[in-house]
Amino acid sequence: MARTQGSHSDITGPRVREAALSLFARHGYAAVSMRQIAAAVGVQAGALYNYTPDKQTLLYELMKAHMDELLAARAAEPAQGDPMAALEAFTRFHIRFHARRPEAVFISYMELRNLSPENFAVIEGLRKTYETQLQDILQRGVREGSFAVTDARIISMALIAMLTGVNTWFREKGRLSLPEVEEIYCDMVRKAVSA
Amino acid sequence: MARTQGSHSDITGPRVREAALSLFARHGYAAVSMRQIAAAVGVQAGALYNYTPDKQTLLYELMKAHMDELLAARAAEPAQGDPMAALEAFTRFHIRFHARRPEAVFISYMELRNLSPENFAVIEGLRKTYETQLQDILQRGVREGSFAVTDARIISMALIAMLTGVNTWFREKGRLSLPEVEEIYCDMVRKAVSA
DNA sequence: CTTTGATTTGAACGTGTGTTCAGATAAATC
DNA sequence: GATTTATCTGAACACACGTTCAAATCAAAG
Repeated sequence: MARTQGSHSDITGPRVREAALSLFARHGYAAVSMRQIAAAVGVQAGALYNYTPDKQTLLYELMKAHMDELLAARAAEPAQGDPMAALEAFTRFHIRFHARRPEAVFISYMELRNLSPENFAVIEGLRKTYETQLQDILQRGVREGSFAVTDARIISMALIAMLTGVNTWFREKGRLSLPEVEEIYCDMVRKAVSA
Repeated sequence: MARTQGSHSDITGPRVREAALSLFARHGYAAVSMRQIAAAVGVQAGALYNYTPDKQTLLYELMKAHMDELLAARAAEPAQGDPMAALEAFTRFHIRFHARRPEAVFISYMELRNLSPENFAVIEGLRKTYETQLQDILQRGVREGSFAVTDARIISMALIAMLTGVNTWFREKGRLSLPEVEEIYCDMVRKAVSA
């Protein structure tokens, strides 16, 4: 039994996923071939099949890992009593988490249509779980009288679209730092839900 | 000189564009073959080349037509003196225009990366032209003291992301009518730029 | 140093790709 | 009804696709 620890697999496996993530993000799932991914890793196309049963599963597992990370990171955040504090915490968390992994974020909502129906259902379920958390904050704020929100479901979709939109223009070494961006968006979110 | 008017071309041409629009929107540019488009039109693949020099140009012209329509429709809207009235008019226009052509909207920002560099530059320029109109409204509002906006550029991106996000969930025969949706978003936009 | 088995190669499989083009088809003009 | 010509077919081109697999490679275990 040779090579049970520190084998090439421990190196190549992650590199395959990194290459796929980067190439899928840049050119799109359908436009990237297994041979291109293999070339980026420095390996022949056949070798990829030691790390994924097929191209579809490779895409799915990238998206699944991203959503799991998102939900785990969110669950690790300290809970806030005050709805407004919770809303601000959600806003900052969302911007920060998404700004740090633009490729995974991009893939996770651009490539939804390239998932098989079963895989799509799983990812969509995780996405819904996340979005519901914002919706719950809004509903609690309405119940407690601190938010003036007519339709929590719509407003939560609007806010998430606005927040995720940061990724279309934010660059690590751009004019604004991440904390500055968070501040601007927190202001807007707070005003949008206030009376 | 036969068939100069009312020829098959007048029928087939639009049908090719419609089929391409629909298929690109549903499956993505890279995942749709010329043979699939031809089949949707009820024609052989070779016949498509009477209507487009190649697949890339077909995509480009769909996006170009959409952006031209957008700018023309926007230009046809009555100008508003008051910045807040202008902002509300922009909001309603954006939601209404985009909700009516979900496929073209979807393509026009999902398939940007599949444009050749030259074609991309053109579409990106048109997009910028449109976005600048919102930015100008915000800046005017700041100058005149009616908006409390620290960074008009960022806020305009945030608002456009929020408004375009309507297309991810809005359905013609859903719970909310378009005017109701406009109202909800107008409220939020107004509050977001107010002190 | 030999054995062992995980890892990779390189070629092959069948299928599909965008595009071209000679020839068939058919509708409007004369 | 003959002519003209825009339109379409159907086959072909060269190439790329995802995937498979026997054979080669190579690092660790004995």
